[in-house]
Amino acid sequence: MSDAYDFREVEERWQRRWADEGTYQVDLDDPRPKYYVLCMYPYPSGPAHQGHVRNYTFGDVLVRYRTMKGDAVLTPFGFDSFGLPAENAAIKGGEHPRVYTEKRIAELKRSVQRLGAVYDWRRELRSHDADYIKWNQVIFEELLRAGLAYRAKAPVNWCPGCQTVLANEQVLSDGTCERSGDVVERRYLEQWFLRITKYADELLESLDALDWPERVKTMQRNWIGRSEGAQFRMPLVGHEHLEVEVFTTRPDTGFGMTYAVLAPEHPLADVVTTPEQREDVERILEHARHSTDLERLSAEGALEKRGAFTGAHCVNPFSGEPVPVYVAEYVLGSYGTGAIMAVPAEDQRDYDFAKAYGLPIVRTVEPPGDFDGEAWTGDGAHVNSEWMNGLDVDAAKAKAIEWLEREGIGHRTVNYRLRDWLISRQRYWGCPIPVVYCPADGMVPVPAEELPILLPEDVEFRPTGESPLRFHEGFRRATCPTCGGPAVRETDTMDTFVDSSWYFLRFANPHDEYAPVDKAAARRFMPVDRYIGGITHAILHLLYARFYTRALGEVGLSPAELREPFSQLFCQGMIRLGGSAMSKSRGNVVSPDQYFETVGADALRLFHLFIGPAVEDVDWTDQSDDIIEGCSRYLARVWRLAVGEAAGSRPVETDDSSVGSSDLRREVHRTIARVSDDIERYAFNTAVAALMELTNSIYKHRGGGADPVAVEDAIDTLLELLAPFAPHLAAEAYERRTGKHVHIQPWPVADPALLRAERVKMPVQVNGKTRDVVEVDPDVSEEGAVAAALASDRVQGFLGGKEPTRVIARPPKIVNVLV
RNA sequence: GCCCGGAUGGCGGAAUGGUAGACGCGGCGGCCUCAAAAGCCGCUGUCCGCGAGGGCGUGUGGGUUCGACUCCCACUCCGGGCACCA
Repeated sequence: MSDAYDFREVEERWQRRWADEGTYQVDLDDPRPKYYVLCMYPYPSGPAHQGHVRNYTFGDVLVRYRTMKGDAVLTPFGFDSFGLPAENAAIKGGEHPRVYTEKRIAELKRSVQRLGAVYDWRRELRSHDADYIKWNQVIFEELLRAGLAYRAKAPVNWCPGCQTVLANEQVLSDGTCERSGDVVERRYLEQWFLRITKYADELLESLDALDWPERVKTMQRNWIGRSEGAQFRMPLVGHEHLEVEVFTTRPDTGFGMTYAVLAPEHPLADVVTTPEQREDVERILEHARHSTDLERLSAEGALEKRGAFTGAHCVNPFSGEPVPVYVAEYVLGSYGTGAIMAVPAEDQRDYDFAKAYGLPIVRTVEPPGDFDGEAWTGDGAHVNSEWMNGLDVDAAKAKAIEWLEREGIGHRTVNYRLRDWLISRQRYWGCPIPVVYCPADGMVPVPAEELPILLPEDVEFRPTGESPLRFHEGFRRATCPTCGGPAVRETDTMDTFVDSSWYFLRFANPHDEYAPVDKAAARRFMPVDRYIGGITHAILHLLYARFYTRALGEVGLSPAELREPFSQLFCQGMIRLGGSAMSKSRGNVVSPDQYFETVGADALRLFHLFIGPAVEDVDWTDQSDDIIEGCSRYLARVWRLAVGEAAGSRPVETDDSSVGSSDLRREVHRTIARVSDDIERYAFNTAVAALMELTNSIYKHRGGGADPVAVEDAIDTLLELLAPFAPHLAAEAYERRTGKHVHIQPWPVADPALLRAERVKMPVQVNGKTRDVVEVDPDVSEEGAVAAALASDRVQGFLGGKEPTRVIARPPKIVNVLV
């Protein structure tokens, strides 16, 4: 009964027991209310780092808490096991990506288990497993059938370092690859796309109702980038049948259009250019071919708006006047119609360009009198606009659109910044795209019964990073499912974000043999109630997953009514060391393993929970080891209290009259309320603080001769409350004391009657400064509070015999006496 | 440039408009011990004061309020996101 706490032995034993007893396994027919807690499944990069520890500890607290609350908690785990690092390792002369990846998975799994985070391992899934590949391919083919997947030639982002194309989302704002840091090039290639733009509006609008961090929702809104405006056509002077169509958000400024601009990739750019201008224009087109949007729009583009006059004119339909048509890099072929009406007076980019090329500037919106800037984009009365004169911007917009529609040259329209998702990757270690190309039948999907198309194992990795699939004849050579003739297999693989876009649905029944998603199981467990992960996935993964959930519903592969996969999202802060995020690639990791050896998993968990608010970033400092030490000390203190030498044998019930026992009981119930509330709010740091306070208090009461029954009850409740945070120690101590398994006990409920103190300390202020504290009944009346305040000698001293001019009483919180 | 966060002791941090600094780290002191470790107990924002006590104090300047870390306005610094999307 008095032995020291042997965390190594205890942690291992309880981990085995939770697994053996299936404490955290739930099934479809579980009668309890469902609750789905999910941490973003990790890329397996080896043993867990502190970021993982933090993530899984938070998730585990919720899993254990909700389980004690009586829910059937779905707590699955898996591995996002396709991806470039494994392939890069192979290229550098390492192992085959499969061997490499599976070793890293084993390492990560081991440290996750040592942490004592509990998962239903029966549900484990890995993206690179044949089963997952098969369903990934089945989904792809359904999307293809439904027109949600398609193949198109497009200007794409090519990363020379990764030897593959990238999604727009994977290119940083400085035009480099988020993974390799290489400058991304523009290439025109046939690629596979998923039609995410079909859902642009819904993805935008349903953000409002989600319980997600506001900044994540803002980032998604920005990314989708909805803008309302108008589209209209302008005849080209001297070209009978040619028109240029433009998109604008400011149709009201039409009279101020003094020129028009075509994107360099606009099909008309070449057509309308006059022989005299050809050389100038060709230079622009040539330059644009070699740069990405980002290059064109950022760095150099800011200095000079590279452009050229085409020699052509179009007619401004508002004024009826011809205006020159330019080609310029600041207009993108991929947004809107790839052509704009330029209004220098009301658009800064147009203004800069007009200045540089000596083009006229005509105001159509009167800026405020004190405006000393260049282009005015705010509201104001219209001028130089004939039938719009005097109207404000909104009214003029409405009138302009009405006019365009009446004239039959244009209409109201909505544009999005969001583009379709480019999913093909010219790499090996990913899910093969299941189609073949037949000289006779063209592109043909592989029949479902032939899936999965697996990656060949016997491949050679080239130092250039080129996909070995392209050189693997056995893989490339295929038979056309339609005509039976020879065909060539697609060698592109899918973006790994495809894998992570539906794994949470698969978890509902990960071994279903009939469909990628078991709809009945998905109806039971989806949506995810608490999704926990890093802010780094704010746009990419979370947007794709929202899209995929809808797309799967549309093609009948998941419940159609399920639109949003993650009801609540929590983004935990990251761990920094030396100013930057702790990561394996930076080589600044502090491994959790050493702490499993020296202080145990519970102490390390407690550190991450206690160190600060869960949403905030944490700096790993010289002090961190001291704090971990402190957490370990705290746990030892609880252990001694619960099962150590000083722990009393269980006393017989007595009446509840001993000194202080009532105070202790009240404190226990206040702690129950605080801890429960704090867990719901992810305020784990204050929850732990509350447990420490209660622990200190129990020590004091026991030393002060409080009723042993109250003390022992308090200790039991303390262990119940501690169970989600330090699950091993709490389980062991609780079992020794009560013979019961704490993790399947009901979560304690605070008694409202005990939440109110018998007497409360009420500060008394004189002129707003606290001068004394008096004890009052919590239900004290205003008169009673004032009387108690004025009865204070100290208060009287400050009054100096004078009558208060005013007394503000907010019983039992405060009394403020004014003189 | 625009949009979000944030700034509190030596340090991490706590505070529905009501005693600022809970809890912990570090530090100081005491008990225990032959001694140390561990543990237990106490003190620890700052200035003045022997003390009782008092002044000052939540990035800066203003405001609202009986009362402001908290609300409002302006600013400084730090962090993050977006940044020619027409």
